[in-house]
Amino acid sequence: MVEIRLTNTKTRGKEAFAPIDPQNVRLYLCGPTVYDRAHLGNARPVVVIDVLVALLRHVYGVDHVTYVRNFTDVDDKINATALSRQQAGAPGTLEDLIRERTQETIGWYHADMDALGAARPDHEPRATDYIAQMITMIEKLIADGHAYARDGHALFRVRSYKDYGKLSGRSVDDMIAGARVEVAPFKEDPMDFVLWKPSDAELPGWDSPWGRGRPGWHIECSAMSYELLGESFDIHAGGIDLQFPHHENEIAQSACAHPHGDFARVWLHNEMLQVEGKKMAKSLGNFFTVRDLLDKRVPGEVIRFVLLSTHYRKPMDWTDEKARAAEDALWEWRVLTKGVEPAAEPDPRVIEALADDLNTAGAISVLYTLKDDPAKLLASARFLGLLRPDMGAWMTQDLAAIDSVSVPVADVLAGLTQQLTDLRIAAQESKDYAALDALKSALTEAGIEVRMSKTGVELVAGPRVDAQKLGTLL
RNA sequence: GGCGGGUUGGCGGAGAGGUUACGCAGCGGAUUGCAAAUCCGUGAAGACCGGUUCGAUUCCGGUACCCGCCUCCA
Repeated sequence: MVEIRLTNTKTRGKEAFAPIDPQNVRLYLCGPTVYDRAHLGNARPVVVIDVLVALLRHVYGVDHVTYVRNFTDVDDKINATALSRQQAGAPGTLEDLIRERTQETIGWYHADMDALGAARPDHEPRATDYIAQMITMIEKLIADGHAYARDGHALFRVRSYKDYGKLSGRSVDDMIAGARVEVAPFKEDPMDFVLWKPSDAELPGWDSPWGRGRPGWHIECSAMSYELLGESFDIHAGGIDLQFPHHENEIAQSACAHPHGDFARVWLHNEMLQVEGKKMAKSLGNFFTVRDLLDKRVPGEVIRFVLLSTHYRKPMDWTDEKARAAEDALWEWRVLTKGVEPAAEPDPRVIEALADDLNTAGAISVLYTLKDDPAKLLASARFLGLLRPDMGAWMTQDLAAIDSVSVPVADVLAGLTQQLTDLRIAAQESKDYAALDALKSALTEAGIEVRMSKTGVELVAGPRVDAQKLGTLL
């Protein structure tokens, strides 16, 4: 069996992965807070974990992996939208309206992640469907002295969990000294965090032993992972920015509520994304969503390729240049594997690279060496979620535009090939190559690759065909 | 201030204590009316300063610079 090695943030080292139950390998990925379209940074863990899940299914069996990714659908930005809709006269309770708003956002999220070729998880729990379980967990924490109720709030008592700060390498005292902590009169200790907070009439809320209110951030992941994966599971993943406080707080809650469990054994954290060497931020004007890219006709497959071309634990820089290079490689491989049946198994080097702490960049580099074996190339690329039959529509998009002048694409290229052949024969007799060269460079200009050999002329569409320019040559 | 990540050839980007990464671009050749494509060949690196070692780009320490988290942002 392939030995998978993963870098575990908890132990700060690369370790051999040994599932608790090989019949049911369990993984939890922190999903999005569904207040808006997913940005490119949101897509990185999704695509990376998609590959990990494929690897786990390959090693342990398709039916022996459980992948959970949540939707956090309680959030102040969502609340604000719901409230403004209600004030604008929308019917229904606030709880109905946030449900509506988040339903819409989840639809976008699904469409965008689908476009990147990421498989849907086995479970996609929504926080608002697990309010009761969160309340149960909080009650237990209070009963056991790990949390306390105060002024309509429930708070986690950070000092009652001795390992608090271990995951992120912080100490409670240092953090308080850093003074970047919200001071609140109802907190026993400034580091204590909110498990439950009160809602007024303008906020969605649920009945609880502490009054009408809503859960704090963090508790939803603890409650949902417990419900779906149990008190001990294998892998918990997310962006490195979640390491603190989100994951630290999850660990504290879960460890105290279920002291016999291990919670997550392996913690995987992906590094952040940059754009052209800078942090992606609205203030820098370089912020964009996955949908923005798709709308700019950057194929989902190209986005996926770029996201996988940097190791997940390194900062990933999105550049237009990388997208172009990815497009060229994918185009070439798709041409090469057209009509080819994939080999039964991917190249073992691809599996090896992935098994070594998910070295997706290394795996992609193996693909470059498989040009002589298209069947193997296809099987290997598909293992990474590339060259899938359902993701190749982008290749015909540009050519399809020519059909607007009512000429089928194939006929366009056939006609031009004939034209070029005739010109060539004439030129070879007259030794006047001017007209031939003119057509040739016009074709090249339009993104068509012109191949001329002794046996004849062949026109091959490239990744950046300019349909308009080509249209003028008809 | 505390914690963490990064720095590889013109560009992107991996692995490995000593042996070619790989891709793009470049250069030389074959081929071509000229190109393109293809094929063959080829130069080019490891931020800086020390240490360990027979030998380090790879391990250790320090410096510089970049980035992230500590602010419900993956």
